[in-house]
Amino acid sequence: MTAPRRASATGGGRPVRADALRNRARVLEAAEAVFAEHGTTASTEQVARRAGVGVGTVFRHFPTKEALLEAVFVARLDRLATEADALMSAEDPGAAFFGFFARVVDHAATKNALSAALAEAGVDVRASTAGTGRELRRALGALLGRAQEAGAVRSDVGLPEILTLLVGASQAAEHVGGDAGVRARALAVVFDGLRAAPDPSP
Amino acid sequence: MTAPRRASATGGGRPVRADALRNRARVLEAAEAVFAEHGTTASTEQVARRAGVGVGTVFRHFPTKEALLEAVFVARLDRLATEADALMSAEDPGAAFFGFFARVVDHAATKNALSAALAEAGVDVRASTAGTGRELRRALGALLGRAQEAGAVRSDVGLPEILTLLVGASQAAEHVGGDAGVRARALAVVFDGLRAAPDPSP
DNA sequence: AACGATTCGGAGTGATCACTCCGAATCGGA
DNA sequence: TCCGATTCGGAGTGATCACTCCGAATCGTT
Repeated sequence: MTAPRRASATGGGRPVRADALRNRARVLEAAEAVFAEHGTTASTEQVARRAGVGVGTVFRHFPTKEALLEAVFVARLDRLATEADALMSAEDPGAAFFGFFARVVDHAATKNALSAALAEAGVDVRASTAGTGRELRRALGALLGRAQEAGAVRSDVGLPEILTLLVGASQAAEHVGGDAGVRARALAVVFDGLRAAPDPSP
Repeated sequence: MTAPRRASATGGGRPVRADALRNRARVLEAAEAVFAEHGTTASTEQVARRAGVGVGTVFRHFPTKEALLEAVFVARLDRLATEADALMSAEDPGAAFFGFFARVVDHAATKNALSAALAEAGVDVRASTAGTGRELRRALGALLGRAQEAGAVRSDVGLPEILTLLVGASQAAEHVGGDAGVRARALAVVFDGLRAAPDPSP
């Protein structure tokens, strides 16, 4: 899930130096902070400065800005997936599901690149199995299933619909952002829709 | 709503040349097409080429790329406002409101910069009165009010919440995009939430 | 301690972009 | 038709960005 201890998959690779590992972690942390604060258009040099490192070091570990962005996205989504997994043992499946949903949206309102990461994860839904955010989709799907079994969420929506709603809510929170009250009321509308009976009128 | 016939507000300005007016319109049209196709990161030169015009001409009419973007946004939002106004005379206020909402989202799924324009319009909600998208907010508010009077939309949501939902739905449609069925079902959830009773359980 | 391998740092490179400037082309009133 | 005013066109400018390259610094092993 984190950094490789040996370079090649052949097994006979050389051990990675300690400073290299440390710097890789620093760069990743700095990249998360910088992209959260200034958006994905922030320059690689900004990331390097924040990490206390030269640009060459950044590109050594992440050969492309796109690769760096993807690493940041994966880290965030995996962290969210871990949170979702922790909620699987909660008493109230409905509260667990809706609470997680709301938490993601709240985070998106303050962290700049989160909705982009979610969007990328959402895109992969249509494509196929693998790709960024697979863990999050699995964990969210489990939360959803449990909530549906408990009757807290209507049974005629699937994971793709939930992901679309989550991406939309997160992006709205990130770009409209400002008023937390408005955001909460808009989210309540979506939640009511998710609790509603499977469509009374065509 | 469109181009000024005279340059200054003093009233004694000189008339604008015909070719200047024609080129301004061409540039705006080209900008709309290019930004819809390639997003707001498309270069000014691309716009100029599409308009069959030099870059100098683009900058003559829109002194900044931001100004050009804003002009495109205003044009789109005003067009949407006109559509909304036309729906004010529809028989079924609920169908008019939901139909307009769905139409905006559908457009956002194919046109690239629309959700950005909507987001900018939504941002102004918190700020104050004037700004981009004022007309759209007025028209959408009227549609909403009529739908609420008819009992088609719950009475405890206001225009800010509706705008937030519209921005979120549009951005989700633009960025997740792909599957129209998923999009329709996710939108149906939001609509059910808007029809729901004003919150049965806290 | 000493040495070879690995990693670091950051000036340098080439590409791109928004924007400027001015001679050439065009317009429209006389 | 003629002429002054206005607009056009697009090469040029400066800034910024992703990415490269290589001498210097650091690591880990013997």
